[in-house]
Amino acid sequence: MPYTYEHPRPALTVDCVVFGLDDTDLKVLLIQRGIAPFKGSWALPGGFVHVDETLEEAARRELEEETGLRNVFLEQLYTFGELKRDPRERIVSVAWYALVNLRDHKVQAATDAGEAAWFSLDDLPTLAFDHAAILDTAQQRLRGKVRYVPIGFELLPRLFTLTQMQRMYEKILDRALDKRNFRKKVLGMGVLEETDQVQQDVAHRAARLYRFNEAAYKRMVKQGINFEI
Amino acid sequence: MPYTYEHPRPALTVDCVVFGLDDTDLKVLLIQRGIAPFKGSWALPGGFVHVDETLEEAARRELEEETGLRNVFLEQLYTFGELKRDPRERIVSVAWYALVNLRDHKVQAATDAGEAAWFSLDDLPTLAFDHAAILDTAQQRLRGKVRYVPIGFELLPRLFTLTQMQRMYEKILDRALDKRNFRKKVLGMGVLEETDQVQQDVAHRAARLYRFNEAAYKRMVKQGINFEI
DNA sequence: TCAAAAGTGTTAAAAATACACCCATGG
DNA sequence: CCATGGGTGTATTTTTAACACTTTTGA
Repeated sequence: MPYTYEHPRPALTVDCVVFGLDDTDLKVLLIQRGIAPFKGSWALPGGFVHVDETLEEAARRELEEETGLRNVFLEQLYTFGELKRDPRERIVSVAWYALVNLRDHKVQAATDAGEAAWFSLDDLPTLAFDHAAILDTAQQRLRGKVRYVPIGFELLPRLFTLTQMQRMYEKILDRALDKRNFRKKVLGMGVLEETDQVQQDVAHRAARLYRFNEAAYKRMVKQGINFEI
Repeated sequence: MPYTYEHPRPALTVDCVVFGLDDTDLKVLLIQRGIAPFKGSWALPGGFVHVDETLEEAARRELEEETGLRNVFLEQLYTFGELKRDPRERIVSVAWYALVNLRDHKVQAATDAGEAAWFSLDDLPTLAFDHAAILDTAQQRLRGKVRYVPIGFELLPRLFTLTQMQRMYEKILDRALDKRNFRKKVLGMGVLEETDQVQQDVAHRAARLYRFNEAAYKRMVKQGINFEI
């Protein structure tokens, strides 16, 4: 079933940088390649774009096929088009990044990819293709974006403590934040909704749980207010 | 000379949003399409990516072929991949935006495109394909970016007055800025170099000319300082 | 001498930062 | 009763915002 065109065409793929947060670290989801090139190496989940699906559909499909993840926050990152980024042939890849929280989303070992696993960002294996550059771009994007859009809530569970939230910002921005100032600021923004629930099963005073109030945030944005940490 | 692949492939194009600044307005460069579809309509300059050139090379080549522009500031914007964005077939387009100043860069009528012309952003014709959406994305990006990177100097002549610079920011951000505060702020950043030249041929007191000191800016960035208006 | 834009300082309000102790809870 | 993290307030500094008049120049 060959397809013929008048001019040669680059192949088009999508690749996904999936960030996840657990109690200790910011992590990225990688799959171990089952086929050449780079067989056995770790790589970003991704694959070829079908001609009848949008780029986002392709990214979501590959993500589900290779890692079992679905319904995640997903945003386009950048398109990588260097000539030799794939040794087989000319491939242009539209990269995406996703944010998930590690508790809600269990990753199931992939079917056509060898294995999927989370890696801490400061303990990464060597990556296939130009995936190290893609990951680096995604990290910079996340760092930039988290400062003025409340994007990070995607990484937290639905109910979270202020300390969890602070730790998330510290991981992403890679610097320490002052506890009192952080609380003053985020509570002052009016997008956090206090619940009457508290942490369970902790060996110290249980912290209050909050949830992100998206409606309040949308109202704020409409009024031109901006969210900054 | 047909090219055959196992699976059907989307075609890949680049499109460029070229912003220019003159004394009165922020403008965008459009070309009038000489062929169907949308023959006679105005569109962004762009075209197919060759298999042996990078995406940026493709964008620069198309820009020169269709508008005569070269050596401009160019950055990737976003990749548009909706299914029906082109009525002919599935085409994915990597969009770029460029910044030029209208005095230095004379636009010559294109060869294979009908005609190239500058349009004020608030007086645009109907655009072909999804180019209105692309332009809109570019405008938002410019607005966001100009606030924390000294990107706007690409729009100004090499030597410029503070009033010209202020007007540029006002056009991009679409709001008035206070003259005294603006000057205090931009001079305080230490990236403007005062020259001993002044405006020529003006019917009032001539303003001092400044130039952007890129070396000083790079030094600042290395030290982690950020540029904000 | 007039029109047009250049140039310049101060004050008040708001936001960011630095900083340390008591509290509640489970083990 | 103690270890652990939860929770809170104030003073200082820095940044932002508001605001109006004098100067220079060419026509």
